[in-house]
Amino acid sequence: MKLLCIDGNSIINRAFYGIKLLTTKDGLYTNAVYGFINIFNRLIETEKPDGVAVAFDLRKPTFRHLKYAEYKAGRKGMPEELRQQMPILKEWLTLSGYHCLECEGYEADDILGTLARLCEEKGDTCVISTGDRDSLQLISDKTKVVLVTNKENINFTKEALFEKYGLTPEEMIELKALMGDSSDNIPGVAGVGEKTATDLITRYHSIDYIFENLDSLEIKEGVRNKLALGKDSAYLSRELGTICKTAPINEELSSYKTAERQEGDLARLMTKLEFFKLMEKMGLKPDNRESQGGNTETSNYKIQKPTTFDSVTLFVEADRFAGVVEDSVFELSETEFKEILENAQIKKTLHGAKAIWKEHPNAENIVFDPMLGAYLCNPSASSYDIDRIIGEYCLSTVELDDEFLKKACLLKEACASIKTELEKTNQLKLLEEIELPLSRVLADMENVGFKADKKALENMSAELGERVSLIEKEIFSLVGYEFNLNSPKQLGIALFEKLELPAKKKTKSGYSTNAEVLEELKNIHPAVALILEYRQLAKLKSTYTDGLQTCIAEDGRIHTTFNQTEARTGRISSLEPNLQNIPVRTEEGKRLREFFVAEDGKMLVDADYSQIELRVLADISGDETMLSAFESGTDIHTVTASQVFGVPTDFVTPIMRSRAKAVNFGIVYGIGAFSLSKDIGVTRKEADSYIKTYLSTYKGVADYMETTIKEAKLNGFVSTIFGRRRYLPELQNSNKMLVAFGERVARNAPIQGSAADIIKLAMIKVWKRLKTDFPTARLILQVHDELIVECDSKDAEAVKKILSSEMENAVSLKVKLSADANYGQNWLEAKG
DNA sequence: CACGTCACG
DNA sequence: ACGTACGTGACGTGT
Repeated sequence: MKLLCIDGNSIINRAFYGIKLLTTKDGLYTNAVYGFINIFNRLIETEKPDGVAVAFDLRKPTFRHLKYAEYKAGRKGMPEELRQQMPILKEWLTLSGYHCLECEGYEADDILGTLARLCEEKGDTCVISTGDRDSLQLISDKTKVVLVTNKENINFTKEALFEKYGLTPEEMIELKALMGDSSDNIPGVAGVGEKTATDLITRYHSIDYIFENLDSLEIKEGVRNKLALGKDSAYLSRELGTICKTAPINEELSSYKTAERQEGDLARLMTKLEFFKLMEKMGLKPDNRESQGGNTETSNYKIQKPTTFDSVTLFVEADRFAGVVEDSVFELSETEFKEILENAQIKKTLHGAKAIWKEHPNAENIVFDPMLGAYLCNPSASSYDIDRIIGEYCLSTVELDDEFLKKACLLKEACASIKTELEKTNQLKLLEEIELPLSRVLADMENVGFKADKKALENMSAELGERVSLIEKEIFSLVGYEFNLNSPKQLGIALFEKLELPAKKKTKSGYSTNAEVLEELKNIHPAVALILEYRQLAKLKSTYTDGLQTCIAEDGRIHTTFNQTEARTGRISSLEPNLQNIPVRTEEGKRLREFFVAEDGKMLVDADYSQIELRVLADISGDETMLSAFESGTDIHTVTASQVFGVPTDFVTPIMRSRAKAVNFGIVYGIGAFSLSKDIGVTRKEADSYIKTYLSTYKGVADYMETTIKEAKLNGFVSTIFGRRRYLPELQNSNKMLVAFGERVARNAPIQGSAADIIKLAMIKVWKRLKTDFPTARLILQVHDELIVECDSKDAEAVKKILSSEMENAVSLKVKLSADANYGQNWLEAKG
């Protein structure tokens, strides 16, 4: 048989330090276990062992080191974040059918050594896997060592070892006796390092030989003296460095054969750890029953169609349709499915109602969507697909042979528990009055789409292509050679090695070449400005003029998809293509907006909220100064400038206003003096004084920030004016950086999230109003604080009024909301 | 698939 | 000494 022996401590250590700290929603640390499982699965896949033994250290000083415990004193204890993960890892291994070994008085190494010896004696194959080079001494004809990192496995057989170091496994011990090992506090011989030690052992093979013949060896006097002085230390080091092969463990190797994994418990453990991607790879489905309170009773369903019902959970998968009513489940034809959808008397629950609405615009009375419900329960989850939701929220089991019908029943049960959770967190209203009606609106918007001028895009693509290749040639001639300009790596080499420009910043993988860095180098070398221009044009071409063309459908329109369950703040996002990041900040980019047009005889009406986030801040903080600033109708940045710089509003210069604007933004994002100073180009000290003045002017804001963080730490979440929550496990972390991040999020999420709630409400109102007053007018796009409607040209003026008034009156805050509206033939014009 | 970069609010 | 403002999505490179 083939036995895989793993040094559990060594590998989990590597995983822990190699992967950033991860926590679950409840603040449970998981990074080391996660990394370990990845490494472990990779090993199992390549080695395909019959049995696995994972060895762990016990914390007491070990036998090998007992009498030299002082050498171990320098070794640091395990950090708390890692210690907590050890029992979890052991549980995972056991449930997976593998064997964990620990042995009082012995280290993991010794257990590996013992297993390797046993394999040799019984003629079995042994693979040792660890992150430490220490174990290389255990290599033999029957035993290989796989050195593991977070990225790769390196195989060491006897031959590979000799090739790399020119030494046999036994000689590795002799080597260590001379050179020592600082990480293990093995002293070696003072003054003898890797080079000398390798040379000596290559020539003489053992320290016994060296010390027996010390006087006659051909070595430098200095080395001979050091050796003479370090003789005792060398023998001690050899003893310390020799892995023991007689740990008292079960010697029956067949007992380490892999057992069957315990699917249920393993799935529950991994669900608790939120390892959803890993579970999928391992063929496991999420399951949260135990951690929801141990209720694992079985629910019984009859396969039968009730004659009448006023409420049903519908489930669709691969052309099969099912309904669940109370304790009955039944299959439907597509026609029946449609009939039920369109029957206004029957309340429907559906996962992913938006997609259903897109296909069935006449569907009525959809009252619940577990996808949206689960999103509100925890907007930070990484997916809300049916399996995840069932795994996370379904408390009981269902016994039905038909997997499809069974899933429909499980979904229904999950819905009940999601609804309970929403009631408990006061978010049911948010679902019923905002998210669910909104998904109806979004379905329409996706169906309608935004008309795009394909010809114009083609022309601009061609134009950009020519300009880009001209600039490219110019850059190459300035730099002196050709390379791939789109590669930050190659560009970094060109700028900072070939041209020897001063490198300001570094990224993980090399020099930073972003716009901010290049901007500073613009005046040093003429190529830099050209690179900036190249970047701008190449971006426009690849992402926009080329990218958008491929998204234009048969009807000449671009149909984006709105993701309603992605953003943790409650915003919606837009994808394939993303219509929420169409250029506007540069003249060159703005040209694109002319290509988003109204149909012939129609008009685009565009309205955007003015300073909605700051108005929300004024409302939730209740800050009198800020409220009256908005009340006065004066431009808020000018007012802020006047307060911060202590001058009357009439004396505020454009520079003062723009700095004040940056401060306003910064406050919303959870500002720091460093970033503000970088942003507006003043000293840190100055930036710091702006912030201080700001917070003493807007005392209510300062108070709000403080209480919000306090509450967030106490409750574990923050919420918007409509009660939308965001959980912040970061705040419980021991990593200061992460806590600081959590605090910034705590300050920002209620503001960004409340603004998102408000525009969602406005969308629903606008959609309903247009439906009755101007049925040919269609809402087609939302860009966070902006809405776009396409309507008959003759209705533009009226629609403009509806749009701005519905937006301004969507909610009533302590401060008035203001929305500016305009219309035009294309998006650029319509923005006014 | 991760990273760097850059487009938007 | 380190890193440094919130939230997204798309593209190209390179492992």
